[in-house]
Amino acid sequence: MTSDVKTTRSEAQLGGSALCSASKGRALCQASTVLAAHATPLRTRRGQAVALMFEGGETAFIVRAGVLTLQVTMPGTTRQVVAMLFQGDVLRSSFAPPYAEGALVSAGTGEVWRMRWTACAELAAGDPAIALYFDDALANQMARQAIHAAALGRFDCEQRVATFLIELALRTGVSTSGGGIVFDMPFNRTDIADYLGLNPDTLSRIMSRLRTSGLISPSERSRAVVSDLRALAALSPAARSLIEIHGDGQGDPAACKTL
Amino acid sequence: MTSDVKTTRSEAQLGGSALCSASKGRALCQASTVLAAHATPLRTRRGQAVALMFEGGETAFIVRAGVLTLQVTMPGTTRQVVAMLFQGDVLRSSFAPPYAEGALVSAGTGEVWRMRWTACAELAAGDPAIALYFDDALANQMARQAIHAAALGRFDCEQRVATFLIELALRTGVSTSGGGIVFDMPFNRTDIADYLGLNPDTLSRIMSRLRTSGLISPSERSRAVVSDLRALAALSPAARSLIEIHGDGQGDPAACKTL
DNA sequence: CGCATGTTTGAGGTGCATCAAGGAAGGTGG
DNA sequence: CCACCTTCCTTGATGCACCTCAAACATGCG
Repeated sequence: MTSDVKTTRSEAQLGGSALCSASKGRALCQASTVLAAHATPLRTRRGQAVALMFEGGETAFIVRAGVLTLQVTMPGTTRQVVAMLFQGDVLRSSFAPPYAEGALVSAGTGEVWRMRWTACAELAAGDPAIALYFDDALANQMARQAIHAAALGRFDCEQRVATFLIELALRTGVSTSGGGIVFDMPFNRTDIADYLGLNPDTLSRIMSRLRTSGLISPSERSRAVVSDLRALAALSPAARSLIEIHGDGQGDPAACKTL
Repeated sequence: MTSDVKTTRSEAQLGGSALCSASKGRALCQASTVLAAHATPLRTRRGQAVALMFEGGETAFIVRAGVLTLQVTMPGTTRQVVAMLFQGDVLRSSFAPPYAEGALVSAGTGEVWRMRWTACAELAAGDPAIALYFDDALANQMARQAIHAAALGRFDCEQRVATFLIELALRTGVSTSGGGIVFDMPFNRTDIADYLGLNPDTLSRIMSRLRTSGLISPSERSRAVVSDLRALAALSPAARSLIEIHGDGQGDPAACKTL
């Protein structure tokens, strides 16, 4: 069983989709067979919105693959992408504030498990491994929310962009032969800007600047290449935190070795 | 039992310290006697930092009275107050991101229950009421984090200040005879600025503007008076969300009646 | 009183948003 | 195959919201 897990994990890495931290990954594995039996798997595509409420009740979602975003639009303002959700992350309907046009949107292709919240709570009550999985997933998400808040409140635009690129690179990147990191970019310019609290035009300018200074490589649409992670990390005050949270020694080895 | 809870709640209101939502309040009441037996109560004072780690292990905190803040300082940046924690809120050490100088600081006088996280998890595993309490507290906090992110990312400075004042007024305010709302202001100018991602000077200017336009009243230090909540709510895109989350029909009646 | 701490307010600078024009990539129909 | 459209990205010019700095003003305390 344990060796099974390890195999799965390294396969996932080779495939370019890093799993969560070791402890989290293990808890998820124990929990996943039980959860799978009670959840409805949903396949999602780029831009697809997943209804937060299901059958009129509180609903729980578990991200299985891909990247999803939780977005919120307060009346009279533009959209804010509140969080990026990766594999293993958990979302309850009530995480979206009321009267705020909350939406769960798939960034690229992905898979989500959906179940009633009450069913989720019962499973957690009956199985400590599941409860632990949920608790740890939420703690991890809370810490990421804290980083995001610090970025929105205190980082200048370049720092924000660097932070975002590092986050995606650590989570979904694979190292290239040239020492860089490649990853799918499931967001368009506007999505990123809404995540970072920036203007799309400003974002574009910063990306150009990073490109000319060689930190990222010009790349085809929907694919990004970080050519100098170390230099990028030097730009982001949150770099060490992100490496600890996302990389955690489990991500692509090159990504961590570089630093 | 139910009437007991009600009595306690209205007493707390008269005392100026609103409890959480009805369901949360009830779950907390059932859970509190059990939790109390396993937690160490800490009395905190203005500006006091509470160590996030206790005996070297993951720790859980439950806010019993007062307001606390979770703050984060990423290397090379200024402090960001990531969240305000009110009565009933729950915090785990791991909610603070690593390498970010996380700190739990009491804003005014308060009380916190502290216990080992493992003990907390065991109690939740053994008692569905406690598990429900934790789950709901965290869901509520997540929703507030979403609002905070939207404010930091998308509100202009006046909207942020209005949002902050409404949040505190709904949580800790008592209505005055003049139709206003009074509440303790346990934060100084810098604290508020760091919560809202603003410059203290800018904040001061906005407060002056709100004062001259009559939305808030000049008041002695460490006490604030919102004289026109409706007008303040009109300034904040998050007003309705906050009323639903914080006021919830349970706060000061005047506060909700006004809207 | 004199000092420490915190707030207000003015003058000036800047980082980012806004607006607008142009370009690249992909899709569609002739 | 090319013209044409749509969508998305880039980049320049300009202005404003907010930051920064500094001086004056309160407030509390030994």
